[in-house]
Amino acid sequence: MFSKACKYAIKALIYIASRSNDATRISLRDIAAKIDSPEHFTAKIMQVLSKQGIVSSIKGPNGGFYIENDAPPIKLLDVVRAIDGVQHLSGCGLGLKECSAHQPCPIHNEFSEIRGQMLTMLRENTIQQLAAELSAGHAVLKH
Amino acid sequence: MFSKACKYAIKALIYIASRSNDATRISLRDIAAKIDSPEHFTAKIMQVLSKQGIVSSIKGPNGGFYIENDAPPIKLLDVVRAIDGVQHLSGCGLGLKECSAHQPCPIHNEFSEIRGQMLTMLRENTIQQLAAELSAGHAVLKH
DNA sequence: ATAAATAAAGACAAAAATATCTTATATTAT
DNA sequence: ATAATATAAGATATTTTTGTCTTTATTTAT
Repeated sequence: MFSKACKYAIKALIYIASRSNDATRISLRDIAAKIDSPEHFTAKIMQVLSKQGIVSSIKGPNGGFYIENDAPPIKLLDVVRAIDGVQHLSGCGLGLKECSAHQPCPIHNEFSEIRGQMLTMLRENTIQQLAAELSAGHAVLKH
Repeated sequence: MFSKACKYAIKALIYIASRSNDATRISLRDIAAKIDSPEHFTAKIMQVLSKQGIVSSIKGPNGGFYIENDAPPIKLLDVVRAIDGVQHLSGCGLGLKECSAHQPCPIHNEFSEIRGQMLTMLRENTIQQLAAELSAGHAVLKH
């Protein structure tokens, strides 16, 4: 469904959000350990998220990543778009360059419906909400 | 969503089914041209489908691929499973090895719902039905 | 029988995704 | 100031996916 990079991104953000209530900074090492991801690969992903303004970071001792308490809700859609790109969520299910209601691929309608539901889900769920689930012990990020 | 290989597989099968009413054999060259795919890569995919008994083939002059008229309906799910594998449709949305209602990832429920809908769609739609859509001019396989 | 046509199979190449390692830069603490 | 710590950035390696090319095996038509 999503690339590994995107899965790491979502998990990293949920973990950061679950820990940055008091503006603590979360180190890469900690993130990678908690979400069970390759540290340097995760670093690359965090850089993208940081450049896009989805997460904040500070270098140096006691540095790390964090999400402001008053930051606007981060939709899963924002993350997927930042890492996997828009075409991942808009392209034709069978890979046609021009697939539309007017000139549809054979599964156009069926696929559009499911994708619509996926988009709705990605819009309705935010990193902060999911982080709360994690904090409440209702979910886990590894194993 | 699906790999390119899987998209090629679905398109190839739909095209074959749309043409093999009178047990004509469809050549690889023809398939690749009609679905706009790399011929030899498509060949590899067809070999998998052939070994799995999803499509039939004959070598030699006038040889090619075909689907028996009395063949059972081929569900899209059969094709996706054959090419992308089951884990593509059963794995955790965030990549956890063990993700269940008991120990769920943060998007377990939301993701399960959408995947369920996807599975239903893949079970309800068959290559033969989609081929009929193609034959009726209600759908296209390229551009 | 022979040649031609076609899928099957295998070897290889290119591209993309994932992963690792090293160096640079910024920040903090001493 | 200096050393330590952390992200940023860049280079490289590995793996997976996709794509190409060549050879083999099978079937048909002549």
